[in-house]
Amino acid sequence: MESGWSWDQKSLIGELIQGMELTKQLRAELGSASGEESKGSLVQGILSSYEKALLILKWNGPMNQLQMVEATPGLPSSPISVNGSPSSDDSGRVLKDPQDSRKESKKRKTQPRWTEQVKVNSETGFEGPHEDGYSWRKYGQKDILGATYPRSYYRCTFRNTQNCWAVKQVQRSDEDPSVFEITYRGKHTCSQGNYLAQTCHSPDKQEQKETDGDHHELQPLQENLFGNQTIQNIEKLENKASTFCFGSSSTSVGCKDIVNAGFSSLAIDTHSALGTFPQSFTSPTSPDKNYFTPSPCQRSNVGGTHSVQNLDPDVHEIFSANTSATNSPILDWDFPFDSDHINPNFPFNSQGFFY
DNA sequence: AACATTTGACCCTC
DNA sequence: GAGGGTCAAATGTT
Repeated sequence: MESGWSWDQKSLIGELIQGMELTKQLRAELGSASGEESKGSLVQGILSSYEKALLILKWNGPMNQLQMVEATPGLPSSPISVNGSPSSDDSGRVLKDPQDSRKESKKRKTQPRWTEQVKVNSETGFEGPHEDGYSWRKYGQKDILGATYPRSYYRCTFRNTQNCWAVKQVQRSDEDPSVFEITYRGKHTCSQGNYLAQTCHSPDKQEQKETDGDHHELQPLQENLFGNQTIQNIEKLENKASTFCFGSSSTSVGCKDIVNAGFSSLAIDTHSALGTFPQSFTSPTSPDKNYFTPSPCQRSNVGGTHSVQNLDPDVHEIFSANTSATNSPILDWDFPFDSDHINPNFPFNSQGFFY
């Protein structure tokens, strides 16, 4: 691997490779089906685009700054606004409100923002992460002009206790109701954020923890990921989906039975797919608590097909984290990650990346 | 009692 | 004034 690649560039490459691999899998599946030639050509086009992107990256070599990564909807990619650079639409605001809370509110708006798109796959169940490992508390909901579904507002549960000002917005996509757009704003400064960063940012560490059967260190996180309400939600769903948790992580009590059953067993039954869920499951009023997503740590193994997409056109510095290993973009924010920390198994030089 | 959600009202920006 | 974001009282849940 060439030296001088920043870790975010490598992550970008990793995401591209991952996307390419997934596309290849799709092509293989399509190839086995009859009458899928046109789709196959589309997939080939996608693959070609991936290859070109990788070639361009390779050709340009290490860059000081990634200027732009335009995520293709539906394709695995993870461009995220980063470096703590605030979105221009939020920058330059003047704090003139006398009330502290309002000040904080505006201060928060100056923080970076990025959007994660989470897809609920009607065919195979849920895809991609939604649960990001943090505890959120809903503080508002608004009907958005031109949007079919309301937007929900969440803040970190530890805002008051730990002065953590991370917030997120969850809105169901009009175009594709199976997609939820989650806009994060602000960085977690709570202990939970620190904990997650420590436990999850190293794929090696994480893998070890998950494979050696010692869940003691992960337990608090897991308990956070699958809250009390989670279990009860499941019960309310009348056994519609008995193998997974819904989680807004709004509580901190575990869902140990399910967790201990192993992440790999958390597959979502097709029964649970959108459209067959009870109303409460697909309710737009609180979409993010009503479907399962793997935890940040899980994602490294699950390899969910989520995309993290910065939709703010004003943010030019975009980085792509290896979300399959690191999960929440929040964690990636000040990810203490350098070349020494890169998983040697990370396939930068595999799958024909460097031809 | 403690915590979460709901929802109308308020504030800010455009 | 419209729309988006947040607050906080009321209400629900555990």
